[in-house]
Amino acid sequence: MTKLTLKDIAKHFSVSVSTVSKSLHDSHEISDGLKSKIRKYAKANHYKPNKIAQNLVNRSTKTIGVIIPNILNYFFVQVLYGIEKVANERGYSIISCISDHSLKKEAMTLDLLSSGAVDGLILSTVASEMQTNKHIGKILETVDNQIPLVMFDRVLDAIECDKVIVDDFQAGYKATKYLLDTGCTNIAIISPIHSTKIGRLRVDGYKQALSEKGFAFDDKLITPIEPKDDLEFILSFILNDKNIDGIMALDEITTVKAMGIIMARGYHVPNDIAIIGFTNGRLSKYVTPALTMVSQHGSYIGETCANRLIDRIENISSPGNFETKVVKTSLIVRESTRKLPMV
Amino acid sequence: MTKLTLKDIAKHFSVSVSTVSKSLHDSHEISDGLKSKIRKYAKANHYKPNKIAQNLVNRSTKTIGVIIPNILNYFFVQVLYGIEKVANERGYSIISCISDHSLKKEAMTLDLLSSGAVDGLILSTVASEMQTNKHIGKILETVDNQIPLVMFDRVLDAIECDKVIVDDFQAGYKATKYLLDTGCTNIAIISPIHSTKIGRLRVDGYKQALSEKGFAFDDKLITPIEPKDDLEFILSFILNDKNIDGIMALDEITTVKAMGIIMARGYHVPNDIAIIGFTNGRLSKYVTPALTMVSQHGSYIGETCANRLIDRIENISSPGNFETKVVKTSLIVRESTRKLPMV
DNA sequence: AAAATTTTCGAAAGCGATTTCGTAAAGAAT
DNA sequence: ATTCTTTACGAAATCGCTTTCGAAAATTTT
Repeated sequence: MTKLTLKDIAKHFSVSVSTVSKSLHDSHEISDGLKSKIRKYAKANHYKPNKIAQNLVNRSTKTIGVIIPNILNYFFVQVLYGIEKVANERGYSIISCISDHSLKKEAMTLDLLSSGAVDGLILSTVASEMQTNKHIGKILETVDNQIPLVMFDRVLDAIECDKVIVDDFQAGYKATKYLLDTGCTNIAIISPIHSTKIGRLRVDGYKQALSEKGFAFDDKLITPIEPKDDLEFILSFILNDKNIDGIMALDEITTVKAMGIIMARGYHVPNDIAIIGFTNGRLSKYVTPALTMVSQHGSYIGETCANRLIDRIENISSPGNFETKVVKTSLIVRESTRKLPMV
Repeated sequence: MTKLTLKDIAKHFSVSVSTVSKSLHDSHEISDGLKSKIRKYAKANHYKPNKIAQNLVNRSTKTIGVIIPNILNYFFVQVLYGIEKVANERGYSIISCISDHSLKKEAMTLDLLSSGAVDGLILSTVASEMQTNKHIGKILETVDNQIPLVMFDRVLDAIECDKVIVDDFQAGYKATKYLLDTGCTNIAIISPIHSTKIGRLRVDGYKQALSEKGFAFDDKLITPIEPKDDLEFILSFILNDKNIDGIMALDEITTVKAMGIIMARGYHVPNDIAIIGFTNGRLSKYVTPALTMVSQHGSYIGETCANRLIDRIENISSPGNFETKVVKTSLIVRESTRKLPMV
């Protein structure tokens, strides 16, 4: 059974396709008798207009593309959730693609989506600003000016577009300050994202908090790690070298793992070592002790992205004049840190 | 800057659009000189064929639609991941929609996608087989026969299509048997999905294991819960009433919460009460004690769905002759259950 | 009854691409 | 020099739908 088209219906009633189209749109140009006959027939046979054809004439698809590095990361899932929510409210669908931390795959997806498949794009790029800069620059040039783009979290300064980013400097600052205020004096950072700008900003915030309290910054307290690294080995190194009493880990899973290892070695959390992590997901809340985390408000970020993008698409916001929205983080205090002293 | 089309290029060289199209397809019909001039120009100006127009003539979109109830559920995220993986390998994109446990939203999405926007559909329906049966039946009739459909996990018997489901009976059986084998004699079930077929199958497996060991089935040991319910209150009721020494919770978050409450009441896990949960996500592994869980192999399910669907789309598998693939679960034994006695 | 409107419908253009087919020009064959 | 092939390109149909415009037919107005 092949799909029913306007032409089929037209033939069935020996009328023209325009008559059928108008009837289904309830145009006043068509007599009530014919109109209702046609509509009844269409309904009875489950006629549905071909979206593709409609898109072609309308030059719009009412869908937005989302490209994120990883769907197994809770932060991105939350963002996706937020995007989906407002996209849906405003009549758009989303087509979501995972770049899987691969520059090549991101480029492919970008290429695919920017050719009319979607009305706009939301992107958290996998490209850090290192050697790949020219590469990504070239890639994004294909998107640039062709289709509205909103970047979030992992953004590229070189690209001019709307952006929604996390105040990572302040996040690093707040977390560090909290540890300091609760009595920590030797705070180590474990960073699985050290090559990214985000990672650097958090460390900058850390430095700022340190210097405000008169502590010297010690380079050795920052440990970049790779996915393949043995965290246990690295941690033992850190713990033996200095008398650490606080740890900041820059993603959720690393935080949870680090706490596990630390406790297994006999330290008490938070009394011996306090821990703060980034990305407030499901894990942090249910782990024991529950982790104090920096929440980036992923869902809100997603909503903001989607709203801004759709505004652009529908030309509500004036063209050009790109804005960068900075979303503040919150510190969700739980049990992996000590209490603030009463004033 | 408006998008470059074939017509634009044609005008620029004062040739016809067919010449341009053929040139870009490297047709032998066009002389090398003209061809390379046109191709160079197209590349320099970032020409990209309009996907929508191509889709219209090819009558294919190379994308598949995925509808899941909830993206904040780790199982579905894993499935999505699996789908994305093979879809990508086989040259398809996915457009993912969240029904958010709303029948209405699911129907809307179904309607949207089944009108030519995608080549095939993967669906985990939010409809249980109760009063809504007719409703969903009507909805799915629009999809039925119009577009290839694969259902997974939450499937509908009434719909004829390919399906990938979890062996929930066996899962319930295995989990119960394990608890029994490790010495439990009073096993309670907490079911947030009691109205679904899946929930019932797991309970059936539970009964089977019980009867094989000569235990009587006690209806009161099964407690359905709703999202709005106060788990603590309900649990206290269960714990006081019977001398429970084993608990099975039918989703991950409930399992984690239940364990927290039980431990807070002073019970030792697993010695006083052993716990097994369903859906092996991130939580279960990092919670203390780590939870013994039934893994449904979400990613594998996703891959299977995608492969089957694409086979259908590309007519590799013969039409009709729908298959239901049953995926076995695995019991991931961790610390919330006692060890099996040595033989 | 003639003119002016209104109603009701169809023809056709267009969205941006692909593809079949026809044909003029150039080259090869006799 | 004439016929036969290639070569190289354009015209036009098509995908399914929307929309403008034109024009009969029906109705109302004078």
